[in-house]
Amino acid sequence: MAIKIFNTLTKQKEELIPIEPGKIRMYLCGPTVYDFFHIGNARPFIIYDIFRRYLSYRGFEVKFVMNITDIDDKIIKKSADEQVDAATVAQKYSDAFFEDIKKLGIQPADKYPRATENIPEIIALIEKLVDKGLAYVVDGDVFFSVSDFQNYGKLSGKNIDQLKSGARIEVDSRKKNPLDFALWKTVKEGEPYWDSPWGRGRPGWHIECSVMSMKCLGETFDIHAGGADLIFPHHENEIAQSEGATGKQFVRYWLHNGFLNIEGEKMSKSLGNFFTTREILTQYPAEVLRIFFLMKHYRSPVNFSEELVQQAQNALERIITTISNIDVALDQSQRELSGEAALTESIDALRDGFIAEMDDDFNTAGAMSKIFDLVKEANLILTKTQYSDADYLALQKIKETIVEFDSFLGILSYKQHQQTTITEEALIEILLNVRSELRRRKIFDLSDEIREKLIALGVEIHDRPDKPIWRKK
RNA sequence: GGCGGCGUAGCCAAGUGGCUAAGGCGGAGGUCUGCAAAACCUCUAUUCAUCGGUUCGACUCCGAUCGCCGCCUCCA
Repeated sequence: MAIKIFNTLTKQKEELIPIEPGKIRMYLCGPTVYDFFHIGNARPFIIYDIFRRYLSYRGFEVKFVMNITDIDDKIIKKSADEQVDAATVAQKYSDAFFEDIKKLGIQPADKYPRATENIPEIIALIEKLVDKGLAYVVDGDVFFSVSDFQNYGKLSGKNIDQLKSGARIEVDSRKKNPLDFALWKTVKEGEPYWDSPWGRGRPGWHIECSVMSMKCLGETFDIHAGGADLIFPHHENEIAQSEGATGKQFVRYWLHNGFLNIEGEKMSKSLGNFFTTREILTQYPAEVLRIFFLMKHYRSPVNFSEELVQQAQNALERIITTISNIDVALDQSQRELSGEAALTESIDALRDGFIAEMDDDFNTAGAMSKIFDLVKEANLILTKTQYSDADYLALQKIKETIVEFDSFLGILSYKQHQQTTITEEALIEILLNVRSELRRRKIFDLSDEIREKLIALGVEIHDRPDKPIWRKK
């Protein structure tokens, strides 16, 4: 079945047809490394990690590239504020970036090109644009001339005249059109610079993405993704630069995720509602953040709050509990299992349903409901006092299905956070054995006291007919 | 002012021109249990912001109104 994705360029869902059959070339706008990234930034990193892995799961060979913008106004500002050079700032926060995405369970991209490592290519592209008459040089600055590029505005649905009338920007009088944007900025006192045909300077924002994406993925590639705020001007400008230079279509499918708000407000430092991902990760495991985003549609805005994350965590624990209950049940099945699994039809239907949801513009929220249905099916079996072979096989099948989907969801590793040391386990076992003996002798006040104290330590006890089981909360 | 999006139960959140409007969280009652916990069962939207229109039929399509938000300036 075909995979459909919503393309910002056409504003509709389209079947995903790769340029090269079986292969997807995908680019995600990565971080500008001037600070720790915040929880709003984490959303695209997480969801596109999931999409990319899902496409692999569906049999595509995916080449996934994410850039590191390591030279830019904000980095320069930070370096001035902190009295260190720009390269040091960039290094510090790009190291932090890699640490954080690793903690988020994000698989490394195939390539992480850096702007500063592609200066010759950037200069070459600008020269090409100048040669073609799409860019002009003023006092060592180079600007892209939007009025000379026919399709300017095709991604964001804006046209040059509308933009002009709505423009609130200070107009640089050297620009031919107020919307013209800088490709190359001439150096200012104390700033890092590179030599160029127009004198010393540095690349403008936007140009590095055009250069690095085309360098790594070709002049036309399949998917370009990022936050909705990048549609204009960043991605619009990338199209202008790239298509202006090559005369070819730059990107087939543009994907944009919705924003993350705090209490319905955009997150910003001035409002004081700014949370870095590393702060959040000290309070919640990555898997909780992943399922939090999974249970919402990627194009919708989401609110972020303690309460909502807690809801997601409780939902995740439901899945984890069932999986570990399945494990306990399967451990008990000493015999060879034979025959047909129970509920085969219903499990297969849920599995197909999950994939159908994912295929429909990555509807993770719809897909997750199928996981919960699988969990429910498992729980229904687990409630029985005795399991048949068919029951065991069904449990096995349900678990395998969820584990398989977890190859891109990345949420089951949550149970690692509940893990205990061997010593802890041994001690808990001793206490439970004592408690079982107390219960056998009907000394319930003492057995309950052991239970209460263990719960206080975060160890939950469930008395089953055969023997008690426990888990760390 | 221009462009775009959203408004579904206490909360979060999918979805569809007509079968019972997914799923999660929370809550209530019950089963199980020595008591619990976990799990299970039942209940928790006659209704999808409001008002009109199109239609045999709309929550889903169209229009208006109200409310919220984003982009148009750095931003995921």
